[in-house]
Amino acid sequence: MSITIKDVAKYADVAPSTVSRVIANNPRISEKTKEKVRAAMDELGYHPNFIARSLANQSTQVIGLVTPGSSDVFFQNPFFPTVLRGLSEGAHEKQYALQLVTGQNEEEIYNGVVQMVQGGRVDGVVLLYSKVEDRILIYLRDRKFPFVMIGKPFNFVDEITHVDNDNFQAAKETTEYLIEMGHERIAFIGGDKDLVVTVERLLGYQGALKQADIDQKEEYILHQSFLREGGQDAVCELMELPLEFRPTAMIVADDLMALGVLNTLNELGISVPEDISIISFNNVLMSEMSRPPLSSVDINIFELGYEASKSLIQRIEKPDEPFKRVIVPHNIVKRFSSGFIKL
Amino acid sequence: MSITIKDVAKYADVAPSTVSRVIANNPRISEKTKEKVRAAMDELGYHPNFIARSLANQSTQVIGLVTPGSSDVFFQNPFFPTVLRGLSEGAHEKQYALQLVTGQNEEEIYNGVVQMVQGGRVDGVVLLYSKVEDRILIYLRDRKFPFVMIGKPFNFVDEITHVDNDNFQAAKETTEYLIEMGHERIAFIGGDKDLVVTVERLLGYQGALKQADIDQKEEYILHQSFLREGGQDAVCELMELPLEFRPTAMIVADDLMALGVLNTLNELGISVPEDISIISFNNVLMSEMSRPPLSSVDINIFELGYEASKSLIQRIEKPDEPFKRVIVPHNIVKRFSSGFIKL
DNA sequence: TTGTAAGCGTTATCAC
DNA sequence: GTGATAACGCTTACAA
Repeated sequence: MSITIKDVAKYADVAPSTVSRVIANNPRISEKTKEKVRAAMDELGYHPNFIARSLANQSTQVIGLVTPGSSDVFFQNPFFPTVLRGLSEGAHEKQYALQLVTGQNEEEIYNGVVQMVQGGRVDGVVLLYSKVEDRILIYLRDRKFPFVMIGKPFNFVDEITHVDNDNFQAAKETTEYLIEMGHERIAFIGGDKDLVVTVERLLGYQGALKQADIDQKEEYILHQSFLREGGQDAVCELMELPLEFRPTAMIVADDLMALGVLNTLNELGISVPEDISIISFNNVLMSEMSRPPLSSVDINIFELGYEASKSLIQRIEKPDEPFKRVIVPHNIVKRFSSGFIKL
Repeated sequence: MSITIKDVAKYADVAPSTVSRVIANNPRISEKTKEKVRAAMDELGYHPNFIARSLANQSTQVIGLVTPGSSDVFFQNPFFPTVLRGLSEGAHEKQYALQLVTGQNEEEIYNGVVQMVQGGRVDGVVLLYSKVEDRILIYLRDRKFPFVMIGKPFNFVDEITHVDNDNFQAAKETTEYLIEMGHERIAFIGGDKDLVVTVERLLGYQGALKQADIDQKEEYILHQSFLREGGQDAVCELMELPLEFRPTAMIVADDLMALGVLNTLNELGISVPEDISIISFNNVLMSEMSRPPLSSVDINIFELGYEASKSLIQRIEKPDEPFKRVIVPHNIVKRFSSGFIKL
């Protein structure tokens, strides 16, 4: 149906292989024939067929994107579109396309990955999350299929190229900041316990407390899934504590959750930051727009995606280079939801 | 490298074509050989190579997704992840994969689409937007390449399969609702003027006013890009009007924008809904979480995506069926940002 | 019911 | 420098 390399060859009066070489800009072809062939391609409106090329090359120039099993929740979070933009930009620069694994649950997604990989649909895969035990990761690793991960691998840190923030340090600094503001009763509302990022941040939080000789309280550590309802439940739990044990500050895993927290506190007649300080993670667009504007740790989500694409493409094109770890800087953006403890 | 159909054939002691037929579940193959071949496939861990299959079939089982040129803005909006979920679910049901067109601006995206289409990477395309003049649409139409659009086509409505809300009606009902609440000075803050959805909603708004014999005021109609800053600018402009001309109600194109509006009004010391009623479109997660919770027109974004996938796949698989139009229902969710006009 | 062989549109290895 | 020709892994007439 479409114009093929053969049509161009005939039209330019050369062999198909010559046309192929012109496309690849092979230096052994004379400028003259190059011109001639290019003219023919323009004339006929030729576009190379990626599928045929992929088959011959054993390479597709496509990157597969894997979201966590609970993709509905994940998609809702502003993290997703931003990281996607980063991935897209990184891929585009190197002429790679992005393909999404579809599926409602873990099982479907796992099968989707296997199909993609074994089916030769993609040259590499980006895992947009890091979980504690992950079949997909194990599968990819066992097959030695090129992949990178956004987040810190739970195992084999040195054998998996990954792009991450220093979440331990970020949480530690955040906690220290609150301690400097005079807070000692600091709650930690983390995300899912089997997400590595949660674990890392919890450790950072605990590290800061220990260093400041502040006792840790079990009741201050809560885990909720990354959604606003989570935030609400957590607040209620904390606010049921006797007044003298209630936290004066809270570190929240995610801005969206923090929004829920803010709302719930508002309903309970507790003011932020007067009665309680809030600081969350991600610094998405909305964090500026809440009332009060949220203090939030900016983790450079776009950069995370961008670096992930670049690193994956490097792994695909130079598989023998060593695994690497890219740390994207974070910084605490202080707005109005956090401040000195009231006396 | 990988296990191919030939390996399976040898192992099962049949011809490659037989294996192929077993995969396709061709009824002319005896149950016995089917069993034998399947056993061999399991034994060897065979997975069909999609690329080769695509080349032979001239079909990829991949759907291309096209975002508007200003994809950074588009991605930020919660509309995107939700419609993506819908698309993903619809595609998954029919075993199609999703591929994203990458590119920062209109030009790059256009080129991306051409590459995708001519390169045979996708069997069809979903346009996630509808613009007034759109090169990409014209290109696809001219080539008679299967595509569907989310939104109402500006031209050729009967010759383009599309999935849309009845935006005219939705805006009309919304305006009528405000009129019933006693409002007459109703502002309309729309999105980009070259988006068809904006045009449609504006018409609905105007239709309702006319029907109620309310004079239209130029100053009440504003166009802003779909972002929160837009909302803020718009409010300032409206609030500079002399008190007796200030609108008592506003229809806002998008929840995110409405959030900006809400914030700005708050800063100006204007209360919602006491001083001014606000109602917006999309009903995304956050609309419940604002203070006050936003009244919002739910346009069933997920459904929009889901139906788009399904319709596209139908077009791909049955290209001779007539073009169709799918209207996804909307409904007005009344929360606390809108109410009776104060006396 | 199953096997043979051509073809899908490229690239790459030879020759010349 | 350029042209045949054989892959790449699968599907699908056409034969048997």
